[in-house]
Amino acid sequence: MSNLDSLSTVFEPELIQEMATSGTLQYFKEGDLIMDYGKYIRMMPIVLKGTVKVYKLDDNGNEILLYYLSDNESCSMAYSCCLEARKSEVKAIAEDDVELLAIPHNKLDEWLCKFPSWKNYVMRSFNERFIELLKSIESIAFHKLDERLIAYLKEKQRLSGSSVIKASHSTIADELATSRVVISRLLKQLENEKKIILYRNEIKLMNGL
Amino acid sequence: MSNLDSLSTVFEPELIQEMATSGTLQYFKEGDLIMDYGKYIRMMPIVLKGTVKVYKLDDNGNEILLYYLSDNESCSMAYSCCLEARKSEVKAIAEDDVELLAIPHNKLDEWLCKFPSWKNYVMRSFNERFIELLKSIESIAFHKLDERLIAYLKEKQRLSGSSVIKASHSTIADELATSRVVISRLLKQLENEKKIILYRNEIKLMNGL
DNA sequence: CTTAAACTGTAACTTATGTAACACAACTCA
DNA sequence: TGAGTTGTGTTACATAAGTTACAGTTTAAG
Repeated sequence: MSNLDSLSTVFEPELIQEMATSGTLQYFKEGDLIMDYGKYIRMMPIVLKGTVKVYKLDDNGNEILLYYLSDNESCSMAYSCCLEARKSEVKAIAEDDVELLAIPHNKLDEWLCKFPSWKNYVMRSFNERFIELLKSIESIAFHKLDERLIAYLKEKQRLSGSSVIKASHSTIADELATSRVVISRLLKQLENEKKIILYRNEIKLMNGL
Repeated sequence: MSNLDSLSTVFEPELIQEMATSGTLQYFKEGDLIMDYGKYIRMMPIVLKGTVKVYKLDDNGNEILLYYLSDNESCSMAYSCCLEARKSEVKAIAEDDVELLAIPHNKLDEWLCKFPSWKNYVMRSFNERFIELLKSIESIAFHKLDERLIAYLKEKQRLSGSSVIKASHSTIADELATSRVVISRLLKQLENEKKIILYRNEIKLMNGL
């Protein structure tokens, strides 16, 4: 399982060995639904390649993007759901082609005491997710949409490594929980300020952004 | 340490014994600052009596209320901060008189493998905090201020057990991260709808709310 | 090629929220 | 008692964001 090489910086060899035998590699294509609201979670996923988008739904059917998971990251909400066999509060979608390692729930507990690196990893994951959620709250509560939009574009740039963002205005609107018209308006404004250039399904970020 | 009685429903006797010897009881008065931004966290607190308000600060000095901690609850962010000796991202204030048990950071790890009830408690705490944060996000992202205000009042009612909320308009405004005028306006509206009655520093919730 | 669907631009309008200013009442404390 | 502080009510206005509507363009599908 050479795919697990990237984990060797995080975990000790014996744990990686165990992961290889008890974990399952799963592959998803861009846009695939990895996890949905209300489903029971029996595995904890570790993202090996690609990027996963994690969403939250509210009672009225509104969705908002919570955060992204990428290399060697993992969703701690999955973890705690697993342990208590609870249903998922979130939805996960493959942003691009994704490879992930699914750890069966019974191992989570076992490894916690057996492998210090696992315990540290789990705790660090919890913390990272907390910080991401706090960032979300900060962003939504204190920043206006134009700032949030810029932050969103930059984050996309960081994750994809490209200055050309491939997305329609309406998908962006969905992820920021607003309407298409508003996004179009703000994007046009950014274009007028020479910070971006708009194409169909593509946004090119300029240096000034 | 009879104060720890309430924990007996959660933890096994041996663990409570250990808590009694290695933990420290701390007392705070209404309004006291329990934890501040940027401070190092060396203890993990378990709330025995009273209610603790947990806030988040952003770069521009804005604050927002994240959630409340009450009986037997604990702040998982403190936990993960402890383990990595990181600085606090949040501020905690005593909503009323508070008694809490502070667990030294070196025990957290030790107990994790030693006491299953401790591990379960920690995991459940993580999960509860996640859910609270998700609720915050949902509230801020999808609900208008009037709905959030009503939810806020009801939460206060639930925590205090009283239909009379003691708070000034400006403290409410602070906790919902808005301005006093806006809160006064909305409260007056609720009063006109006969859902509440306003007094100085007091709001009486009616049944219709 | 034709038709439908998806994407984008833009205008006109509504509403929620933020802000500034001021009056007055109620407390508090010297 | 009187001065200062804090809390509340209210007006008037500015702005961000949501909504509806529609036109034009590009892409996809048959």
